[in-house]
Amino acid sequence: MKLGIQIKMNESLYLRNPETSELGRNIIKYSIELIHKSGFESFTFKKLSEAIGTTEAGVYRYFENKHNLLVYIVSFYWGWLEFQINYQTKNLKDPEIKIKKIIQLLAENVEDDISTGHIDESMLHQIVIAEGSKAYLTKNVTADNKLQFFKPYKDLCNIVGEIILEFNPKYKYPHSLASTIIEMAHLQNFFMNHLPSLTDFSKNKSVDQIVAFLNDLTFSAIEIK
Amino acid sequence: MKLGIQIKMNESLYLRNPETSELGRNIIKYSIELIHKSGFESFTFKKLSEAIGTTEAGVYRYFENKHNLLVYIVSFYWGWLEFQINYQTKNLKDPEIKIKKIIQLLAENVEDDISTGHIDESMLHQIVIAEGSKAYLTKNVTADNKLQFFKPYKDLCNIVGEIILEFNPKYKYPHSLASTIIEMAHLQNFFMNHLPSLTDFSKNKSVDQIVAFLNDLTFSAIEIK
DNA sequence: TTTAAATAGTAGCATTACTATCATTAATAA
DNA sequence: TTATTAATGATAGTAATGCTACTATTTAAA
Repeated sequence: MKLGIQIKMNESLYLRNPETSELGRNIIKYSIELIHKSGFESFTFKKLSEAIGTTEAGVYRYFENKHNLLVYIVSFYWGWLEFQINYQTKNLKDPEIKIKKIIQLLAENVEDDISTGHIDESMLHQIVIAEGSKAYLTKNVTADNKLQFFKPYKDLCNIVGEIILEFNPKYKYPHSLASTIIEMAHLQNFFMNHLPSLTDFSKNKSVDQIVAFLNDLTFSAIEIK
Repeated sequence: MKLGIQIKMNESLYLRNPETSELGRNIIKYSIELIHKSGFESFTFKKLSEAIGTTEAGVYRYFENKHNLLVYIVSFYWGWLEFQINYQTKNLKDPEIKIKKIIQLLAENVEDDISTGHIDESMLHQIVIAEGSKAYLTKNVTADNKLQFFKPYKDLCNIVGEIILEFNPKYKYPHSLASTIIEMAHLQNFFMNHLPSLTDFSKNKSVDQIVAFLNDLTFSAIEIK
């Protein structure tokens, strides 16, 4: 029997659960491919339906619009990452080691996780780096937030914040530092690859440098003086 | 004689310099109003031309597309902010005080600067918080970068990076820290107002808390141990 | 005063972002 | 088995968007 990770998605994100049919799974799979290849702005349900071999109306039966589909795949990523973090820090006691592990998981290039079948996590990671913030940087953020669209992201931020407090219970900004680490793990990666002068990683483009920067930043901030 | 700040804009950003005509200045003025009110996604040249009282074609004579117009106004903001920073840190010797001043200028709510006439810097600041990253988070980032679209942003990042090195010449990540401070000054503001659980500022929504967080983060990282 | 350059306005087209309708197939229950 | 319903497919249509080309008008130089 093949073991698969099951990530429970927010039902308000879709009209019909894409996990329950071949067409639905193809919508997710090809969305990831198309957004990865050409970016979210040029992504349309027309192009998606042509790639799948269905019609535009077919896609609209699953997702109300492309924004909700983006939130879906980004949420999937955060849910998957939380699973990875829980799994990989389960037996760790030392909060320092846990934080280092989390930073590594956040910044590291993801390899495709076969346990999720049709979803290529490596592409998904690239999408979240380049398009992830577009999920919340909209005029609908408050309405979307009420529908719990950002719960997986906030959950992750809370988990990281709590481990920060484990390390230093007096630290005053656990959530802000957590969101800073999470955002910067991705943004410094984007800058390194596209606007390298905004970073200090120009020479060899390795995520290890991002990890080193974030470790330095984090532990300087939270160390007990 | 009225003193006006003159910010030299990259000529590749426009087809016709919007500063040289009434229509051009209105394009900038009403773009800022419309994007501020309804967000960049719902902003169109049609709506803009109607607000101004001209035609769509009239706007297209100044800007190739709405993305370039966004880059224009965001660039203007970074140019204006660099001017403010230079002006307000001119006579300061101590790099610690300079960095604190910069963080304050980055995070602080901007009041409209009458010296730039038709441009409302306060609205502009709000736009850069919510839409600024969309200027570079596109598949065209490399091409746009070749055309120097992000020069004002990179210049600012370099200035901050250099002051960081003044404070601690041994610090290894001056540019990454600078881009982190700049991005987070805005993103923590966005989170504070729209997704407060990602921050520790939920109670009274004051930018002073963001300033305190960023000061703590920055000086922990760069202090000489 | 004519003539050309700059600017404004009109019209149109292809694509996008949807919505609606109806036929067909697959799955399931009576 | 047949009746029922759910999912998909095919087709069409609408309003808005993003843009281009052409025509008319104003302005300024020769």
